[in-house]
Amino acid sequence: MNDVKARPEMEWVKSGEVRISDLAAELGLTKGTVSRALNGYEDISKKTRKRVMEAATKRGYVPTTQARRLAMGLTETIGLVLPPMPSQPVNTFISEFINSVSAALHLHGYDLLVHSANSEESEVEPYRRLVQSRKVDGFIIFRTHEKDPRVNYLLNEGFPFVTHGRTARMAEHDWFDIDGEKAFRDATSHLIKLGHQRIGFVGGGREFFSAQLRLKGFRAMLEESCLEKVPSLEQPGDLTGQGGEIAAQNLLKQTRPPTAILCANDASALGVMKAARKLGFKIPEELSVIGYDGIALGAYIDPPLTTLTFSIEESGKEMVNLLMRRLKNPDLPVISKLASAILKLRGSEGPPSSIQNKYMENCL
Amino acid sequence: MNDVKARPEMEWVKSGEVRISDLAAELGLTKGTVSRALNGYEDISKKTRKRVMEAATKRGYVPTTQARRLAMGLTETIGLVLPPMPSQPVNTFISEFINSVSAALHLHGYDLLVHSANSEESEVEPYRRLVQSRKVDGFIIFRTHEKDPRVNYLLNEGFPFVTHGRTARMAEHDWFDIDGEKAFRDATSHLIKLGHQRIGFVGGGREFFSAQLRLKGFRAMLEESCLEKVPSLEQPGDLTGQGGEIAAQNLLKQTRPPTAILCANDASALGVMKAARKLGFKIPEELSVIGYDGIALGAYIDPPLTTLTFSIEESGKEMVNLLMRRLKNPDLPVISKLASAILKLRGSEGPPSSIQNKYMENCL
DNA sequence: AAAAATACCGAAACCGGTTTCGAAATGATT
DNA sequence: AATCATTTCGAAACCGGTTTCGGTATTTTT
Repeated sequence: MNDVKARPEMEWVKSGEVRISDLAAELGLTKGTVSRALNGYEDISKKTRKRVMEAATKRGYVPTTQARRLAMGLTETIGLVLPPMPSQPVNTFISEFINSVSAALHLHGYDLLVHSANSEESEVEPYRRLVQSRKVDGFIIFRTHEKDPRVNYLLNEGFPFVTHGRTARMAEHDWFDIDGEKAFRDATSHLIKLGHQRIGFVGGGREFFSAQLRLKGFRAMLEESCLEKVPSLEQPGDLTGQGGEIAAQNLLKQTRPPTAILCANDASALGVMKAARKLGFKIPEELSVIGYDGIALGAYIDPPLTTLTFSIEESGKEMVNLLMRRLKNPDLPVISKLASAILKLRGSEGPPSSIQNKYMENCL
Repeated sequence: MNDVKARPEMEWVKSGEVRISDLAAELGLTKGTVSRALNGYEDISKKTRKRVMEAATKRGYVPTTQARRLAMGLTETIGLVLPPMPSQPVNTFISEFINSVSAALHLHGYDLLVHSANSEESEVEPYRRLVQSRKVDGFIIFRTHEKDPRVNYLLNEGFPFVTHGRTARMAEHDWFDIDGEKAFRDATSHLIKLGHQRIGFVGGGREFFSAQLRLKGFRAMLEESCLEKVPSLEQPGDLTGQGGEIAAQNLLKQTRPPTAILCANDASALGVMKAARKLGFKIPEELSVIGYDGIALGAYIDPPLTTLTFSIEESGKEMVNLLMRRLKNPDLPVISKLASAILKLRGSEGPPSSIQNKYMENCL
């Protein structure tokens, strides 16, 4: 932007040439003194500090990160291990998440080390390696399982981390999560108020804790509304488009198919819509569909996908905050933060074509 | 997997406790000797090497990365700076790309440092910081512009990097790219063979070199097929869904609207389809649409989006290979690699409803 | 058996910073 | 003016490795 004006004198200085010892020699000081002057120690006179600072900027001195980190015994780096990618990723969550985490870390002077998981080895192996080689000070973990080996390993090591999502041991570690239970209560409630009585549910893998909570919210709202729980209307899925297709077929080929389907994520919702089209169900007239994730593309399909959405940017920020707090003081009590998703109505849901029973405000 | 069997004796050793000096003391050697033994120097007897190796594995010694890197004067880290995210990201390219790059780097013992760009500062600022603080040994750059300030900066600094995409200075740096020109020649040819005579084009920003090449391929095939070049059928875009919508409106509201639209990426193709639906054009009967990127989501919409696709995994691998070669020997001549995209027919294109003129195999 | 070559390892410098400790110089106190 | 407290900086250890150099101990050569 106005970058050029901001640093007029800088010319094109080849960087990375001047060391702290060069500065020291040039100023007739020791490198210890220069270091303290630069780092704001109190035992440096104003005069010398000024001299040092000016020389540093003039010569374009920037401390070598590796050396500083070695001396200070920290890496100022946070690790993030990507889960094995599905062959057909439909979700932009990861890149947005990385972006926001990286930006938030940067504000604290931390770097983000992104590591990919080799699907042939154990899930914790990348974490083990990063811990042992001391490449990172902490981890950001997402897509947690209820019983998560990564969490077990890190808790055992006493190594700092924050999860996006809860686990069976959530009382022992910091976590951030979206209140998927409430989200699905809301979405279910919305469908019920529209008049739906038979609502299908396409879940995620049982291993993901979040998927279970979403199912829980769905069931809770059914019960609260005195709607019968029909086991055949709850279909497992794998959070992919294909999984959604299969689940939808199972739902829609039933004698009494549901008039609405709630999906554990947008990818499976797209699969559901595809299967519904094939089977001749008009959306939303004959079938309402609601997803979860708020992917941007959902707005461009026909009809636009109604979905539960949340701020990925906020997620990243909050998780970094939790982790920084933990790094500063490892002995602080465990804390957590629960954010909420909001139902973004876009058009893939509506009242059922024939309202079988009238909506009951209060159970009886 | 069979992880447990693979390391039976390891128990739960707290890692990160034993240093090279501990090992040395335990063995009655100096740390220099231990270091050389571990690193395969020839001047260590077989006997002591064995002793050292065994003690190292038994005690679970893993060298501290920071120290090793400082001593060896390298970071073994590659930087990747994320471009400022559009508010509505539709593409999973980035996460897949990060994943493949990270995996490929890992094979070479390198780490991936992911940095986010602050949109308020100059585009090169993150690069400058990473270079000056010596946090990385090289960069992977993607979404190149024709005149790319990042490329200019790094070339000036003599700092190693590889780009995904060509630039005006491509003769001076290693690059990997998809042959977008050929891809769009192919796609255009496909449409022409289907009988289309009026083909619209929705481009990307002029700043992206790749978008220009795609346009070039489109034009070349029109000319080759003796089809008139109609300026009003070439609409600029910004590679977003919204940009696609606007461009499509401009195209379809014309007196003689095109019977097919070629889009510089899938996101704008989705925007085009949305606009087309609004204006009452049936796809593919009244309007063919083809995108570029091969996003998985395209398979789930109605009709499924025909698109040009390529292997992101291959891209990542190839780029890492180029970069590793460069790091090993900075003075090698510049090389590049061009991969091709393939047209994945999914159903959003077909013959025009009324064939205005018969298809001419050879001009005139 | 003496000399030369080789194998093997210790000592120490080095990478580029940070931080502790103590001493000299300065200023304040009585 | 002598004493004590402060300010300010130098010296040196340290972080945890790598690598060069030189010196024994051992082997090979003559």
